[in-house]
Amino acid sequence: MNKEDILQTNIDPLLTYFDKLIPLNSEEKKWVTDLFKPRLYRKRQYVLQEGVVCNQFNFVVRGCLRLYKIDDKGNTHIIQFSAENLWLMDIGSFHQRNASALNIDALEDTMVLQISYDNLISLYLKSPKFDRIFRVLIENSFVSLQQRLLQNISSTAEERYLSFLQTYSHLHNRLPQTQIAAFLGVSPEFLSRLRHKQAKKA
Amino acid sequence: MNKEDILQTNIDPLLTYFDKLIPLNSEEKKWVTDLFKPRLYRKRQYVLQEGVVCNQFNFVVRGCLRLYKIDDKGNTHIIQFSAENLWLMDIGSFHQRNASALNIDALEDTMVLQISYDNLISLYLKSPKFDRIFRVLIENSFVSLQQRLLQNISSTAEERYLSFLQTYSHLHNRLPQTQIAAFLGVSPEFLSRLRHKQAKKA
DNA sequence: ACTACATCAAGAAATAGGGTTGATCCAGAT
DNA sequence: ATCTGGATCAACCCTATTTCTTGATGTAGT
Repeated sequence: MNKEDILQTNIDPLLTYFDKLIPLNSEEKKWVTDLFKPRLYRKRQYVLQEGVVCNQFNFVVRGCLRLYKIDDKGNTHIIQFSAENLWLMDIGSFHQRNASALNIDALEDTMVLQISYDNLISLYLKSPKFDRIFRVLIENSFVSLQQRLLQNISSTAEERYLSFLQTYSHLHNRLPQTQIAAFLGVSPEFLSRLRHKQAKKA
Repeated sequence: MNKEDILQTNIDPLLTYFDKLIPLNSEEKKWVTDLFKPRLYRKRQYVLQEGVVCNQFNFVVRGCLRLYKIDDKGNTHIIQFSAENLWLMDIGSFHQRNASALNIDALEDTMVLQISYDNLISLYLKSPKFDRIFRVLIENSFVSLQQRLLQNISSTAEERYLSFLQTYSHLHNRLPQTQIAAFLGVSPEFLSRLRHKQAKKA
């Protein structure tokens, strides 16, 4: 994909996404078009850095972001990946307006459509339909998160890996295994050995 | 140079730079130390993106930045490189507070000391010495720019390349030729051929 | 003592970035 | 009309970086 393509990104994927949840009229579409701004993040670029307030609600049009925490020992723990048509932000920091303890950065060159806190509030004021849309959207994310938590507390690394393969089969071929390891919560070496074991089985 | 080293950068190069223009007293040095913030940009990371207001005046401590415009056809035209002890910003956007049409990004991992618009204004108010320093600094940049323009309108690509070699001999071994080509305004292939020709001559 | 992991070091393999070359084309100057 | 100063496209090569694997060794909990 060349730079032109990535810069020409329009708002369509987002409108389509909303339309699938709740159909929008043309006025509402115009508001969305005006208030969401496209932005390109390059691979490794920070979208949100620990210590600052998360001020943007991000919709990924193309590419892939990760939300993660760096612990005291310097290890990275990935909370969430977001690729095409998914959302990503630190929702706590965003709504409580306090400094985030999390980081977001780009694993690939990534085009997002982002809306600022103030503009999102103004969107809610324009029509309650957006309250509903964003409620549903957050509910969906919540469900995924809950499943992931359940996986994590109840499964061995191997089981978590197999589950990841099912749930994120599209990302599996796309992300470096170091990132998948940081998502599963194992060392890259151990993931490599799990894969080796799986390959022998098949 | 590893990440730790680059993060330990202190304010000295900037104070030295100012001192050479106009000696600063210790109070003034303290202001500078307080108002300029170090920041690391990783290779390929944006420092300024088209469409946003340039809000930082950047002094490069280590690394190299480029200021460039992407035209309608998607071609990149490099206006300026800035390596150690040079400044870079979109000065029009910075002072008029309007959206920039230009981009700045890092060609190497780059440590800058940057001062925000508001803080620069407050620095000017603290002492007129800073007005003078920044006047001189801009004048110097202006002269370079004028020379470059003159080169551009009056010379063939080969002449521009030779002139680049003289003026930026330190950057010549450091930057990819694609970047030099974008600076000279020729295709990378053509630059490659120019170099081939030069090599045969010598 | 066995399982389920971590850590460190060394290499191998894969990919991306950068450079060169040939072929072909085109616009303006002569 | 053709020569010069370029552009564009495709193919290929080289090298550096990133990613993956493997072996050796260690450790906490059952």
